[in-house]
Amino acid sequence: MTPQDLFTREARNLGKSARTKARLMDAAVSVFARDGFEAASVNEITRAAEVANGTFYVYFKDKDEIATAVAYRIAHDVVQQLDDAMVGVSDAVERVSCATRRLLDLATSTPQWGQALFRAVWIYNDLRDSVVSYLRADLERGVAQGVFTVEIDDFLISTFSAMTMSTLFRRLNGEAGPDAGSRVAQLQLRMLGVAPDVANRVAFQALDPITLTMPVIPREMDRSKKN
Amino acid sequence: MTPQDLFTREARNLGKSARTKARLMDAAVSVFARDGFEAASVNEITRAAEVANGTFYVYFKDKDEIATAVAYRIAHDVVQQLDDAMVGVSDAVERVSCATRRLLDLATSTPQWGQALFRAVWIYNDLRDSVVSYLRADLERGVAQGVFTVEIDDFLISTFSAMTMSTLFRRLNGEAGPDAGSRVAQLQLRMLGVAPDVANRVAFQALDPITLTMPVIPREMDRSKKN
DNA sequence: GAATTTTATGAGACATATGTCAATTAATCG
DNA sequence: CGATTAATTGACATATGTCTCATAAAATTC
Repeated sequence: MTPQDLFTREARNLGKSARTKARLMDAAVSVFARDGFEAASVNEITRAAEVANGTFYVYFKDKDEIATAVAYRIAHDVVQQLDDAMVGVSDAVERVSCATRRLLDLATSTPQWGQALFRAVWIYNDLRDSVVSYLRADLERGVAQGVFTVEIDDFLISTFSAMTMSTLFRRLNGEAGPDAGSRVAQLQLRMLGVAPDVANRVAFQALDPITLTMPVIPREMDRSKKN
Repeated sequence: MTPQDLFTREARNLGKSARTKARLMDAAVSVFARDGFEAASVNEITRAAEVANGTFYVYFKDKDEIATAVAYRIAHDVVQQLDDAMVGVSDAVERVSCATRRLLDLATSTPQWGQALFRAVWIYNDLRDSVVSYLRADLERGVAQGVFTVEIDDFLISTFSAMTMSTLFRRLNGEAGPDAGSRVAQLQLRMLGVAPDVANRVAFQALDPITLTMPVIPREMDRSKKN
């Protein structure tokens, strides 16, 4: 079990059934990250989980079902983390910049999950909406504070998150360095109407070194007794 | 033969071999557009081309080879078109805005090819470089003219083109309307440091209604005689 | 129009994937 | 322990796909 096997860790004290399911989900994360959703096969997942092919179908109807389960879970955890990391920040410019930078840090610190997150967001539209759910509020706050001079609508939000996501992608591929988060945040702020010098200062200011990890909150994923 | 079957049209007067190859390439374009590179199968392509399965392997080693052939060709044509549509525009702000808007118009006007372009650029990195090759020059021109106030490097260019590409994607999926080109151009110009009112004016100003199409320039794709 | 070369065909060997199920093994409990 | 339930297994039927090759059809040449 590698350090990334977070579902498994979480299920350590649960029933056997829950542990097997967790193994499958961890395996799915790494296979999806490696091969992508499309190319991944159930066989690969069971092989990675060191489980027989048939076992998979005890827990999931098909590839899509496990993909959804994993994807939503990751999204949930990420949103949770970002939210937590941002309590007390009230300035909209800071919040927006912070969110982008933290997301990139988080996804980069556990690349396996970062990859999975990226692919998941790419495939499931509503999942993307959930990951950027906090964004609209912060953007509107900025408009209210008079620091953003754009109209906040779906188009803007999509474009904004595309910038973040493409940076995430390049970061995970080694095409962008550690300052990628600050750089894209800077460009985003400029786009929103923040004065260049302010954008520069805020995007590159040091962040509290909060440790973000994939938290893995135990939830109703057991079926250990009954069912 | 649908109006999109441009390879076939181009090969109309060439040898049988060239025509068959062209049929396969047109079929590949539409299958890739429909199913994506991954999900597409050689069988689907030969079916769409109304050709026996074995015929495929006379012309291409495998799926990847035809994908590459098609992708590079599309990119070449697109770059060509954009270049042509931009002679005489010397203002960097206009050039940058224009290029984005024209690219989106072009890709949207022949969605089949637009889809293929998008997927191709997504898969083949160097192809993306070729599509945005003109971009760096225009951006640097803008810096020289004093209208752009960002550092032009790979990161900026990648982010910039990610904005365009994500818009293209949403446009093809009906998530963005006809003004998407202008809107993203506006955001890009703001990001680059153009004053909001100027960005707004240039991005939304009427474009010469040049008709852009996939031109299909005959090239060394025959093997009709010898070889 | 017969001979020769080029092009196209589709059956089939092989590979890999999915999803089911009867049989086996492991865990639990009185 | 022995019985009962839970969990796992892997062979199997089915499907889809890749690529080869012997042969047929079409085009070209003389």
